[in-house]
Amino acid sequence: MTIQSGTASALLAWYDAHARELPWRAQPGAALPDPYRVWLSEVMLQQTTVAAVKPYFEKFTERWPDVFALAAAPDEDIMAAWAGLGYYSRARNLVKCARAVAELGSFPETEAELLKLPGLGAYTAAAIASIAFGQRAVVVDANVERVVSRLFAIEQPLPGSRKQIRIDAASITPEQRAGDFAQAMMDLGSGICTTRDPKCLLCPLIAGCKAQKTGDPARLPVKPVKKAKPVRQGTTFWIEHDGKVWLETREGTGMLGGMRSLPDDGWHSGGDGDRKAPHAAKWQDAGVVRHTFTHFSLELSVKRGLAESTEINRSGEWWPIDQIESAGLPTLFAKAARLVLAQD
DNA sequence: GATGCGTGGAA
DNA sequence: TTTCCAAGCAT
Repeated sequence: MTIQSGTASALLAWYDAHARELPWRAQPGAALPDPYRVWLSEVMLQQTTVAAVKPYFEKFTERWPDVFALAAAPDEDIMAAWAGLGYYSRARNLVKCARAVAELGSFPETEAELLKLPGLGAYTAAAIASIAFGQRAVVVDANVERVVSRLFAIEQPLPGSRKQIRIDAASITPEQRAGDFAQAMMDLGSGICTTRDPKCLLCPLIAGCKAQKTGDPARLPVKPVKKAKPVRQGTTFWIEHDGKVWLETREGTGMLGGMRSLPDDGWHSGGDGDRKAPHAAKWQDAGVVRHTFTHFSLELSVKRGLAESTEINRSGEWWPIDQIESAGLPTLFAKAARLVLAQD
């Protein structure tokens, strides 16, 4: 037995005994899982923890049991259901992808065809091809990068080491059970070969791990230093009339694009807002929301005011305040709404 | 290849 | 409290 096939068989044996039970996985020994559920879970799991995904996955699959149901749903319903999960381009692409697949009639089964779908990159295409369709594909996510960096003691920092990581990951990926192998690598990275304080004594791959032999596997992979996040100032406006609040839908594909929100003063990642209200009213301070995004922090002043009529000279809709939870506000604006409503 | 893009939990 | 980050993708 070669070292490479020994790695895969040791990992698969460990997986057979210790695999996490997750809602999108087939039962052990069962047929391959539903591609729709695999796709949906993989998109939700992009840069997102299992714990955060679980309730969203349950909600989506209950409401939209297959790709045709999802493809037929209005954009706004899907965007609202995604609210709070973050990285909203995923939801925008989810809609496009569902409709493309519905048009095709089913999910394509090869990595190359999957890669053409909106929102599917190298990782997700390989994951679906292997997990849902049983094809051999080299699945490389952050867990695999960490495990492989340690197994092979790759000293070059990310992201420059990605080419070598892929070569080494390919060298241990088996022809059979590639999907289980991928999920095993991710379970291993999640529970054993963790970023901090790896549990090497529980690791099924300890015998072949070069970094473990050096005594400090947690040092790998070497990552670049992160930039400091600027702090931006912004203002948002709670405009109330007859038990309803004025909501808008954000344009474009940028920050929070496609999501409902309170009107604001144009703050963005590169600069502060202009503090100008979208509508004439007597404004009252409701407080400040602090929220940290991927690349900047925001101090959002919340102003509240009453509209004298339902006429607002811009695009939007009046939303019943007692149903604000169903509006699908991203967390930033949900925080602002909570701030206002806590005062009543 | 670098940058923009959310969120909530862990340490 | 602050930092770091978790199953990436699009441009």
